[in-house]
Amino acid sequence: MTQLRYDPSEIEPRWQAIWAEEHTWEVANDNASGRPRSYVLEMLPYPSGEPHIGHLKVYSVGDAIAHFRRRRGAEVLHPMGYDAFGLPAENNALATGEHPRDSTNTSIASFQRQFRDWGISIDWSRELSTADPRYYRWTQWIFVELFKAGLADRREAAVNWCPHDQTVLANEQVIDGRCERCGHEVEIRQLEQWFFKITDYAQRLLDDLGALDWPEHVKTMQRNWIGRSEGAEVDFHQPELEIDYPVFTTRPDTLFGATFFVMAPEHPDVARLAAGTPDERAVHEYINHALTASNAERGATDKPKTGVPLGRHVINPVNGEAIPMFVADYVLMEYGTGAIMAVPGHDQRDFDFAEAHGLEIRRVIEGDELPYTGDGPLVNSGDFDGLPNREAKDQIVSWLQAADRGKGVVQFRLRDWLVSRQRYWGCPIPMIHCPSCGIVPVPEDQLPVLLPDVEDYAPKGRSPLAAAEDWVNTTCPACGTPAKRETDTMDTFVDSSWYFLRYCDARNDDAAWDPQVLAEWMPVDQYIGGIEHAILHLMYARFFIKALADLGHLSFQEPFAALFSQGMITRDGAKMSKSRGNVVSPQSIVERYGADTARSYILFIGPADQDADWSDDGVEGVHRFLSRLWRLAAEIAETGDAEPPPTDPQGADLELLRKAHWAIEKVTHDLDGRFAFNTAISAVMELTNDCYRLRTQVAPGVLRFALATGASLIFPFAPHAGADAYERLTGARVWEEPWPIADPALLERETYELVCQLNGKVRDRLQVPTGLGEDALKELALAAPHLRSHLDGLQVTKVIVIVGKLVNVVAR
RNA sequence: GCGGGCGUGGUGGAAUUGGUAGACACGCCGGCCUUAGGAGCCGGUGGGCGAAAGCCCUUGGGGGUUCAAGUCCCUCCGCCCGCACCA
Repeated sequence: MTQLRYDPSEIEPRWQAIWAEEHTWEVANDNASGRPRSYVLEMLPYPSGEPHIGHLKVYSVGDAIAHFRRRRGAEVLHPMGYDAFGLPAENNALATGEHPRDSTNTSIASFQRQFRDWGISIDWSRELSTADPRYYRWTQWIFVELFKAGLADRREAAVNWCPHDQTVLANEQVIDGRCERCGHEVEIRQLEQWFFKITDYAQRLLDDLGALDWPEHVKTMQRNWIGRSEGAEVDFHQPELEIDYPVFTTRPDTLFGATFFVMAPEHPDVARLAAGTPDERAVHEYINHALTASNAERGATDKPKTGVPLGRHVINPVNGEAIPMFVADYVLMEYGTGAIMAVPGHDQRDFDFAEAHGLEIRRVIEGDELPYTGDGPLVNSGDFDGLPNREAKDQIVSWLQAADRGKGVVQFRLRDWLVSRQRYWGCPIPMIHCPSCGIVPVPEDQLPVLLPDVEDYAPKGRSPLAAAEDWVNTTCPACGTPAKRETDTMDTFVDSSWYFLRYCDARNDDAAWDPQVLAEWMPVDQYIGGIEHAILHLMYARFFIKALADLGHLSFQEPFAALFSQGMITRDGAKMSKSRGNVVSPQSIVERYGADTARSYILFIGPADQDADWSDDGVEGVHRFLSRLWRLAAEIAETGDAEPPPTDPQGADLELLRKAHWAIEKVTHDLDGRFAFNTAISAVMELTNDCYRLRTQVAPGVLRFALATGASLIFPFAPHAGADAYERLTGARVWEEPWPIADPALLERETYELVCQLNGKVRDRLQVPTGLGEDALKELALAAPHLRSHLDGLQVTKVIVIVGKLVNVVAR
């Protein structure tokens, strides 16, 4: 026997060189091939240091899908780029003085090298980096487009401020009151900042989720984040100040149960209201305390409900009652109107506050013990008494509307997207502040506004760009007088909200894209990424597409038709991290076993959408399998025996041919929309095992066919080994071969095992010919020896026959 | 608290439409080959009783529907994720 050793370190670079030299994975926009198009995309990587195991997983999944679709006849766009702006590179610059551009380029080079080492089938001709002026020129163009459309504006608002990173953050980037990036507690500051009006799209972002082929939990997370609630705005009149204070409520049916009124400590009128009342001093003290309390402290829901009286009253519009006003920190300024009507009888929070402060608790809906939040008929509600509360909602809103004291409204939890950052390494906001003209966009022909070099990256609460005086000082494009550039940079989520468009037309220097070209590829047919972007990136990108479509730049409404969300790879049950010391680097696995093993193992470990724990022993198993497949294929190829399989196979020949066709069917089904990579790989393992088991009993042509089929089927997961084994066996390039199709005749068996049950328990198994009908099967089962021995003394009452599966005899 | 997911051998997992539970792989045990094996090939491996044939038990616990339940329903327990004073 020849001494053939599976050596990925020899095989893999050889095939990678061919793919690179021949530009195998590049696709053109002219659609000369006439094939159906498919856009397969993994989320844009942030290049920091080396790729980690999560990158290996996402590209192993994406590449398997891309290869499968190509061989099923599609022209597949599968590009790559880098989300190259961002804080880590800048923080590194602070520590080392190395320019973020240089450290980022080092990281990009490492990512490029490893993606090639992994053999990912990428169209490198469309590669992009968001920090490249040729790219961010168009990011700036989009910003200006949104500005012109009134969808980008600069305004003062209470915003999240990270004292560590010295910058503001979007709501989505604050997790449990802490900065998503550095984990420091976030403060609330009143600042003038740039916003994108994503709230204008709240309803559409919600409505259009329905048609997306996305995991249900991701859609649910977006729905929760958008947070639509229907209710009413009701005006409560304050007689001394003669001001109407609107409140938002989802329960207008409980309006008669409002026994007090609460304002958020941040409400701008609180100080005015308290002025001159005996409570003024207490109110000031309370506000000071509430506003200086940390987020975490204030956000705790289990703490007692604090608050103080404002010394004033408002009038309940439905019954004219004067109810006392309070300031309390359980009311949030950022939701609704910053003030609420409190209905302690039917709201747990208002109930807690009323109990703590000895306030009246009134029942207005019949039902269980108070606080009662269920449904029921109204009581103590004037003319509305007796009405079921759900009906009363509409009627009370109508009454308010007629009386001009309120109206039905819809509230969203979604806030506008805060996009300015007081940091260096980001896309400059292309705006100019002119003393006479105000805010003026940089004209399109002057884009890009290049990011200047600076000496000092240290954040000082204002952008480091402000120090670049030559850059900051400019002239107003409108009036020509001296003016200053905007010094904030954009949130890096802006960069990644449109990169998938640029891939389609990546080398276009005249426009961000040609809408015609985009229409050919977009939307992305299969998007793949981690659950951590369920809200942030996926919501922002959806907003961008809708806004750009409204501006006439796009002809579609959603960026990602289908989404696959891959699970995390853990080790010893915990997320891999340097501090835990449980990191498995993809590079070390690739060096030791080869890329094919690394990729196949990560898909074999379990369902790709679930978290999975890394096991060093498991890698060995997959490596053993690839080695077995390749080795037998290489051995058989060396025999030079190339006779075709027999036309009328029998015995072992038939058995192995059947197994091969079974594997084709299984892998195809598992890949076709099911993403069941683990079971697909196990099917090829079974085929390989049978090749070994039957190799001395089958005709050479049959073994050759079975092995070539295995090589062909494993190719999407282990492209180098698959291509190598296939070429040795057939002389052909596997990626140029169509995906195999199972022969239906070989999927059917002549006999099968009929399970014979008595009262649901398996008592016998019979080999029966395929095609027997119910009556024949019933007879065979009743005659089955082991079943019969259990039938003594029993009366058969019923026989259930499932043709092709089993017979269940029911007897008492 | 609300919403979602999950719970199967010693381990990762399979079971696609209610129809043979445990595919495939790891680990372990045995055999072959070998000067040698951390290589390779072949076989065994859910638990209990049994010499064997075989029988009984088994998908987190309990209950139900059904000829038949890992799968459907109810209930309890445990773990994970998201949201969380959103009026």
